[in-house]
Amino acid sequence: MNNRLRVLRAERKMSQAVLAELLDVSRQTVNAIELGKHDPSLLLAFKVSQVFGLPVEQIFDPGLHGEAKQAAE
Amino acid sequence: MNNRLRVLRAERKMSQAVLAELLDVSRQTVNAIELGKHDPSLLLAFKVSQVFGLPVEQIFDPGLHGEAKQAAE
DNA sequence: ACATTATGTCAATAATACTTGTCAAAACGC
DNA sequence: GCGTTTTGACAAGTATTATTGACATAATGT
Repeated sequence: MNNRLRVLRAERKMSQAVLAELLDVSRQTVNAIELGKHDPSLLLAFKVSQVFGLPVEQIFDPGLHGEAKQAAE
Repeated sequence: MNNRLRVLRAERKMSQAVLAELLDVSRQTVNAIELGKHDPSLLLAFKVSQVFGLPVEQIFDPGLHGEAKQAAE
């Protein structure tokens, strides 16, 4: 599961620790998700969506189509 | 986490078992999710999204503000 | 150089998603 | 009524994710 957490965080100059607080999870959890070590729960994905003000689909990409990447920006 | 699985399924006259096959999970899993016994993984949520041709946000509803978890029951 | 912040990583544990197997009741068709 | 399908439910087990605590390294600032 690819995700744009790092980019979104960088755009807002937000540390993993700060994001973790906003999401009410540990910093390690944010780190693990950002590095693709595991996927967030659906609820956490929604929280991320809220924090960045973007739909889930524009943050997480299951890569089910392989080629189809996001051209929207 | 509320969801519209039952409605979407009914609209398509699709049984839990058939949906389960499309999602590549067990029927019990579909049932449990539909009844709100637990939430799907993010990946499974994306699969559901694909099957019904709708964005995740239009199928699952976390309460959007984290305030009211399940007020309508 | 030193202190502070940010990040990556490991280990152990808790929580939950998902499984198979099974059973019973409700809904449907014949 | 009878058989089939569908659904709800339960239990026990597996797999995955979330949790904290600790430690190492890199980057930043003074």
